Amino acid sequence: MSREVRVRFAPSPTGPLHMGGVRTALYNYLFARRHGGKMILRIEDTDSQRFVPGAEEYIIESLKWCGIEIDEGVGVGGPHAPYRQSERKEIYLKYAKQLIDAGWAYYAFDSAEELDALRKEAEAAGQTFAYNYTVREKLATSLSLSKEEVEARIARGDQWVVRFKMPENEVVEMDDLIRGHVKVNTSTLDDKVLYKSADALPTYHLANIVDDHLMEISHVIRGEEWLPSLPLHYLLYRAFGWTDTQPEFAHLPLLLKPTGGGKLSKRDGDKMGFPVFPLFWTSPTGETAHGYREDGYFAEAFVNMLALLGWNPGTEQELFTMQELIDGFSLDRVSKSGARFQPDKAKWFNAQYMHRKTDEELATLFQPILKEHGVETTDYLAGKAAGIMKERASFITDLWDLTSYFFVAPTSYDEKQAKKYWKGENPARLKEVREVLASIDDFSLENTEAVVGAWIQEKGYGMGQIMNTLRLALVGAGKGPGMYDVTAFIGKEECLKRIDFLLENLKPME
RNA sequence: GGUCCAUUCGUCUAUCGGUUAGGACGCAAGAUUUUCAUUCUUGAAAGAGGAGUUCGACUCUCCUAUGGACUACCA
Repeated sequence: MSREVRVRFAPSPTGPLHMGGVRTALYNYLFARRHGGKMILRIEDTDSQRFVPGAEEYIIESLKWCGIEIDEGVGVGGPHAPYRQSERKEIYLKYAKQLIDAGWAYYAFDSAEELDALRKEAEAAGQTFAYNYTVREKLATSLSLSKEEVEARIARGDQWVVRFKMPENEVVEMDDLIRGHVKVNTSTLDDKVLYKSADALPTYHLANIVDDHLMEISHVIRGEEWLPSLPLHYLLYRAFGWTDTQPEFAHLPLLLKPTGGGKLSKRDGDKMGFPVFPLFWTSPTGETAHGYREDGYFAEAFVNMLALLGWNPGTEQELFTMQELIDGFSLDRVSKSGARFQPDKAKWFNAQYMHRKTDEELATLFQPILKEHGVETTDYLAGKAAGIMKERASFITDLWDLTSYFFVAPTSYDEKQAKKYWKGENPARLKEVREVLASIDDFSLENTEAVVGAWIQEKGYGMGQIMNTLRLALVGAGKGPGMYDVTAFIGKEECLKRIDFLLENLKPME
């Protein structure tokens, strides 16, 4: 029998959630939903120094925007509450002591300065200082000091930490759902700090294992940066006697800079003009960072793009709804190597979603932008204009430049277009076109096109010359949709007005 | 430096011993077009290198190279 799938996303509230973090959350979510399990959000705020106000709220809002639903955890509660580690601080000391009693850990009284000096000393000698079996009995630890001395130091309030007693020369054999079998010799590892008396808080390693156990986590899906600490985590489960319920592990490949060479960072985004965060962020010190949401990305496109960065279904499908991602997701189709993030591809995904939006959806998204430009119009017209031009847009924010002439008459004219068409016979022809348009009662796209088309043919005029001159009058530039889309949209009266305005205000070229 | 992980077109990737190594982004050319786009068609573009194993390796093993992560009383 396989146990209930329970996965957790456990970010640290030290700043805005990075898109790599969003992907980790997404894969956890997809895995949970795929297997009918639970998705848990745990906040790992055991570093009191690096806590950033607002980060937790940011994380929750980001997940919500992406459509990643939390079944249990911070913000929603659940049977294992609280889910914020700072609110669970009483429980960890007990487990640290349990490890000491079982001989798996010990007290260490070194000060930060002493350790620093030790590291510098080793460095000067061309070596690397490691806190492990070679030194733990020579330093001020409960392994070298007498029981009385240890108790006395603790009683008098000396600062101490609990360190894991990493075995010497033992091979730890581990299994990773993505990477397969991994072996590490414990002699290359060091005695990690598990608990610190200074703030009465555990470090990541202890808190993580204890909470995963208590919360009955079945699968730990996290970033590759955690792979080096997997041996410690295996040993911790063994030390606690929890190996029978130990979760399975899957370490995800990293998200790399577009240029290669390292993890994606905020700096890359600033430099190359793309966001690395899901939402706009303002730090307590006033620093800001771009977000996909505010930069005009659709959450579905963002999620779709992220899902495919490191996972693929083995088919040629590129566009997925969340449900399709859930149905197709599996950890053994996650790739092993890091994936470079490509801003162009993100843009392409967004364009695909843009093209699939209905006029109604576009209207609600476009209206705020229209208002910003002082345009008051109906949802119907906003949606219609956006619908006509959506194929050429990648972002909602592209729409204004693409559709402004539907709402506002041109008052200046594109130089290139004017030079090319506002000369020769064209101004005179435009007057003729004006009369033809003035004579049309049914100004629908189809009728106008039929009447004007027939007239051009009858006169034997050049289609390009006529249409582009008309385009100059109505649009003001050499761009836009089919001419009759514009005439039908703005209507007869406005058409004539714009033609007259051009006739009166722009001297023919030459 | 040490430990671990990785390595198919520029990028994301398919291939789970036998393929003309497929798709997508981007790029180029062409077609369509009243403009700008869209769209469509086509094209260029890849198994890091070296040893093995095998009738046969992109696929398995080893070595080398390269890239990355980790190496805190941070997560």
